[in-house]
Amino acid sequence: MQEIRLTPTSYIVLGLLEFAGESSPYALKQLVAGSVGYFWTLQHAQLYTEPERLASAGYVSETREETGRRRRLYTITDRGRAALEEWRNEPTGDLAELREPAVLKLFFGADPKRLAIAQVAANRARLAEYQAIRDSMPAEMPPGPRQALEIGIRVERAAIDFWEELAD
Amino acid sequence: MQEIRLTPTSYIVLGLLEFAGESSPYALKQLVAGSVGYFWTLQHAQLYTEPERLASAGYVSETREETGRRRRLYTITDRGRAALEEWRNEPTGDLAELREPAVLKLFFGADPKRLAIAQVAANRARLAEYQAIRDSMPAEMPPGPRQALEIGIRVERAAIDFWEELAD
DNA sequence: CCTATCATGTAATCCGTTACATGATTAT
DNA sequence: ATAATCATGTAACGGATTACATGATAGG
Repeated sequence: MQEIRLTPTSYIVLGLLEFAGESSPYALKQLVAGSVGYFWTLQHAQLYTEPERLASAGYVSETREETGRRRRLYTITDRGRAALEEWRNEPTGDLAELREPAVLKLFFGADPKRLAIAQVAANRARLAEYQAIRDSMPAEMPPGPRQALEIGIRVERAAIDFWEELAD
Repeated sequence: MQEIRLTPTSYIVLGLLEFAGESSPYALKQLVAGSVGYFWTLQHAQLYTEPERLASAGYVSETREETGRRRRLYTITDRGRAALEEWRNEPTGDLAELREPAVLKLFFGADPKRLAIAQVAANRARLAEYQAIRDSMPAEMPPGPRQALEIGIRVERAAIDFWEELAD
């Protein structure tokens, strides 16, 4: 049994396995794309390596299909559930950094107008996506995803305001 | 002469070297802390390895102090200046992802109230820092840093609004 | 003087990205 | 049938973080 460090990627995998039950890496890929993916994407390769890593430390268990492609299938274990629960219950004061490429350029003297035009377009497109997702969310969905979406929308709006003003 | 890929880290180093002239890694560390650091921090070790990497591809040149500690000193070259300029002139439609740890927890079902309390506090503290930096910025400063700060402030406000509402 | 803290750097590890590959399905 | 795309994985690489270390300087 290995000791591993749990990263955000780990919790995404654990969270999805808890929600969806036994899943293959490819199924996880689909799940990410349709959920957390709107604010936290993962490379598909990570959805093969990360469950493997989690399995090596007992947070998930692995079986293989007997027939056909013999896909690997992962299930969250009690240990995994406990780790997820602990993480979830620990409120964090951590803050992500902005790390916006366009802001870096702005900082180092890029032409604000040209930048702003591209950024307004990109942010508007993303805002539209978010709103589309929100409007198509089934009502019986748990509240977390909707709330996460909501802060995304707020931040997008703030960004659009900023870049629009900058363009003048 | 190596071929290397230029990352955001590379442009931060190049941008600071252009601004400040010949600098040691430690001086770069101080520069980052007092400038871009408010929205994009770097590990101090990167300020030793990254200039090295840039030197291997001719974007910066390296000398050493003759006396005392024999620190390494880096200067941006014409090639470096050109790369920086090209990057700066290329408007980007790239958007950073939110990747906020607290939002991930929210997404996966953490208690919104408890999370919100911690997040409001953290975001308020950061907002205060931003405002302090802004208010102490010398007037003759180039506009980029001030504008970058401004979007940071907007985003913080949006986040605070969101978490405050969530706490009710 | 002694001890924190600042200054300066190197080395190892590891996660995440990129590249490579090939087996199934679907569409035309 | 054949091409295109989806599904499924492995391997290599590299940048970023973490850990380790030691020399200078300042405060008590």
